[in-house]
Amino acid sequence: MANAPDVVLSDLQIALMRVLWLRGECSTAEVAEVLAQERGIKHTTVATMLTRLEKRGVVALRRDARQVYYVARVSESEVRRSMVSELLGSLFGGDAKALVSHLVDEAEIAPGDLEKLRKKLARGGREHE
Amino acid sequence: MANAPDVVLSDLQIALMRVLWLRGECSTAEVAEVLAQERGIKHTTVATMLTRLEKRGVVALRRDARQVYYVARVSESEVRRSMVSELLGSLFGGDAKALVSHLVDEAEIAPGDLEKLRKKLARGGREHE
DNA sequence: CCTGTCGTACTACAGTTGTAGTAGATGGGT
DNA sequence: ACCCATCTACTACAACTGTAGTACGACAGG
Repeated sequence: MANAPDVVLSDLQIALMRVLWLRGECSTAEVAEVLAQERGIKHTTVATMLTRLEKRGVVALRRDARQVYYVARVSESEVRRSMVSELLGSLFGGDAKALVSHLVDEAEIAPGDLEKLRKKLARGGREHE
Repeated sequence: MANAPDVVLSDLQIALMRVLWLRGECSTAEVAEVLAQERGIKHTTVATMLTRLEKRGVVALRRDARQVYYVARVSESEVRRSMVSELLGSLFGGDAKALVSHLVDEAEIAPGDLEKLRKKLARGGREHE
């Protein structure tokens, strides 16, 4: 499936997508309302962005009556995958360990979280061995 | 120090910076040569990019004789910090654990690397407790 | 039936990025 | 003293992003 090779989105675009990811199909108005709340963005701006995302194939639209409804065509996971691997490639030489080290060093990971993390890692490790 | 609040760079920009990070001060020609090799980019393009980065304050220039030499003004760590935290904020709800989980799930972290990672985590954990 | 409201579509515009050509300055070799 | 090789600076341009106004079509209420 070569359908989502490079789904790299801007911050704002991700914010739009998150509405669709959380709520599923939404009217423009619905997305616009959230974004207006969150960032004070005008609904015409949101409409424009959604149109462009549709053109890019990132979302799909459905027309019903007068309104347009949008659904995500790429999942959050897919976006995470491409964006993380992009970051990994450009800034960490593709070395995921380096990224985790960074997180630890920068205290992005709180001490209390280390436990859960270890469990998660242990699970992953077991699955692989 | 509010000098590097948002050092978010594109892939190409990072590639340029990496030359400066690795080699220290470089002439345009030196950077251009690397980029030409790596990506077949013309040296005028590199010159343009460097000029813009200088305008943004990301690199500093020094003129000597006819040539311009550039030095990074932001470290790789700083860029990593802002870009990781940007990604974390927009795609992982600021939850670094989620990012690490993602890495494990996507097998970005090879089984063999888990050991080193655990050690690193253990060290981080001890420092905090 | 007429009009206002609602929502979409189209247009606009500045800023950034990637890409590169061209021109102008300068120093080195003959 | 001159010309060529360099190297920089300026200009260009298309695509994408963020931002939003305006115009247009249609439905609902009177």
